[in-house]
Amino acid sequence: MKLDARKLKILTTIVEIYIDTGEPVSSKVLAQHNFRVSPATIRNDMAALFEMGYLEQPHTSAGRIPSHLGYRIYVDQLMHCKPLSERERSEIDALFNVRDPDPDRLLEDAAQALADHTNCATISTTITPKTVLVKHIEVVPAGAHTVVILVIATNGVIKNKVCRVDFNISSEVIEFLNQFANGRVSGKSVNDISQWYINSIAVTLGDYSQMFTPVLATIYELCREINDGQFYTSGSANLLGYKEFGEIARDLLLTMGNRDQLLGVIGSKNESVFITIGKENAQSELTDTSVVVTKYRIGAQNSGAIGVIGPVRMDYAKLIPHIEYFSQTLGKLLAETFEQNL
Amino acid sequence: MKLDARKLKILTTIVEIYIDTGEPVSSKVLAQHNFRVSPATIRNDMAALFEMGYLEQPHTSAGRIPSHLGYRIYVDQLMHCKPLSERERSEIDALFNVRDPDPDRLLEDAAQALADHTNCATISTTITPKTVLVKHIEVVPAGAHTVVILVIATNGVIKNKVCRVDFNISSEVIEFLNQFANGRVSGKSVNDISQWYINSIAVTLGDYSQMFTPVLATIYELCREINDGQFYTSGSANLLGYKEFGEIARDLLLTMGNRDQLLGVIGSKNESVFITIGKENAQSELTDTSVVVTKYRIGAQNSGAIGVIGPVRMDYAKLIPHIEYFSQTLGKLLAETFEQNL
DNA sequence: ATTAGCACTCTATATACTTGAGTGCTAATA
DNA sequence: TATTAGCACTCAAGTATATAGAGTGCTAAT
Repeated sequence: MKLDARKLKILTTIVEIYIDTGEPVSSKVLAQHNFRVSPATIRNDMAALFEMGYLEQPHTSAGRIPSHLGYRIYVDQLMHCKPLSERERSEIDALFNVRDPDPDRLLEDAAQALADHTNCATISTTITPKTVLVKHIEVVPAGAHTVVILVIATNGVIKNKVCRVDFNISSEVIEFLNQFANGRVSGKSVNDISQWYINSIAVTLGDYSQMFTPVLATIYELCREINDGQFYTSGSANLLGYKEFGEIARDLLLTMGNRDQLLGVIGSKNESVFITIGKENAQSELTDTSVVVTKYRIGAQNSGAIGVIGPVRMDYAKLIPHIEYFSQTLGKLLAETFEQNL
Repeated sequence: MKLDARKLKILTTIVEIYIDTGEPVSSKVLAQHNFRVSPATIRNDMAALFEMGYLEQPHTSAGRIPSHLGYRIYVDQLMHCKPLSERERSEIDALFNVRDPDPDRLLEDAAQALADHTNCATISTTITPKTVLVKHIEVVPAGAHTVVILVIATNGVIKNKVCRVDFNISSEVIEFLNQFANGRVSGKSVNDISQWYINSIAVTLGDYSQMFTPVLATIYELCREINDGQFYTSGSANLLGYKEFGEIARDLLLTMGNRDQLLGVIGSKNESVFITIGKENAQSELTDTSVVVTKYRIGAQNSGAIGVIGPVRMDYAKLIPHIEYFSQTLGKLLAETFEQNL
């Protein structure tokens, strides 16, 4: 059995109507969509598409709905992406048009805006490539026995942490710590700042090594955190709006709260837009959802990912241009702010 | 009609059984809970309690459930709080037993842990009293045209922000900015750092005022953010587990995502534990939920609030000691770390 | 004041019946 | 050979009815 043009058009139309209405599509409804043939003919084609596994039937006397495989064909071969309207584009631009973009906040805002635009749940992360370096460390006195340590990385991420110390906080000690920390740690890849490396520089402090241990430990922790990346989710509650999630909504929301699981979802694929549909998902909680992920880039490097989780019946043709534009804008913005300053 | 001892015991028992099972309680079931009287007698009392508005009846041939007023009497007069078990207590202690508590993280962790412990949704905030001062400001060079500004407040909150500038970043300029910022801003209440105040110190810079405007603006923004306080929610998905929320679950989750609305919920009351039950809530979205809020203190000052949102049928007797302990622990911990360093 | 007894009410469940949407197949048609 | 009209068949969803059982409210007896 060959997939002739009409069968493909029928499949396309079924997918699009079903995405729109959520109701099984009947031969009669299809016949009204400028096919020049009768419902009976369409039924024959539908039966063929069913045979081939592209359609499913909720029950004998219902219309047909796309199988996950059907969506796959649609997404890979049949779909025409709907380009963003000028208005949508400028809405997104306006959103990111802030004076001093803070990468953390930007990422969080992006997750939220994308959730609003797509009515799905979103995830955004930074991935920290080996080429992200510690740019600067600053030790700031904050109390009689507390200092705040600030680490700035070349990908624009900035983190601080409080550290309690035993020594007397004189300006000489602070000066020394700043010199020492920047001398030994700045310029290195955040990924290289291992426990082992910290120990190795601690010993060079001789008698003072004990005293400064908490400071070095805090620097280590900050580098780890930067290396582990940021992670935001947004719009989980949107998923409650889809009737297909009635029963499993709770599991889904719990999954959305589980960072480790979601990191697995964002995964390691490298296409510019990576789509997993329903059963294609490895995680059993997500076999009724589709996931669309893009990596965004700062300059030439993969820098992070932004993804959407929603019902299998999601509007791929609209969503994909959206997420691509978000991803591009995000990458461009971060690059503008930070790359020039490396 | 008087509320004699037996009626009170009946009300108490109904509330407790209903909290436990979620099913209307019948006279027969009650009779098995060591009342020495027959179901008929209990029925008479139940009818009286119903007259007085403490009980409701889902339909004629069902048992009784507590009215919101019934819960109120229970909470105010009848309930015996269940003290925390040694195990629960040490679990919570362990959770907060971290080396260098970062107030932000602590608050977030507390919200999450409380959500896990109570199986409800939680909110935690900082309230910034007028007595919170800017303790220290540090301007750190971060690139050819970017500086990072770090503000440390006396309540332990630390915030940083990137700021793009036009001038050449020499060590002299940085030195000057640090001196200037700390001279004019440190020691002031974060609440007093208004747009107006920033303008007033900017003019004292004369010709340089234009140049340093972004820096001052960023300091202003950071102070505003500290003054506005932190805000975390956790465990919204827990609410999906309660059958009474079937229909309205979605609205509820959306409310949980609305910061402004929740700030209203946390409200301004001043008791150590403040409870609103069902219809007592001003917000119409929450008339089927109960809210339990405590303020925690750093030393003598109110410093923030931590609250629980759950079904009206929540286990108040267990929950209240929990939230109190959380609140105390949080306050003590934050006080330990920071008050000594004022 | 308490209680046994009993009629009454209302929900929940099961069963059967009806309707209509939609298919699958067959035989006729172009 | 591809298309189509016609029609029997299937199944979900809605409606009506009967039944069982939980629980109450009331009355009269203790």
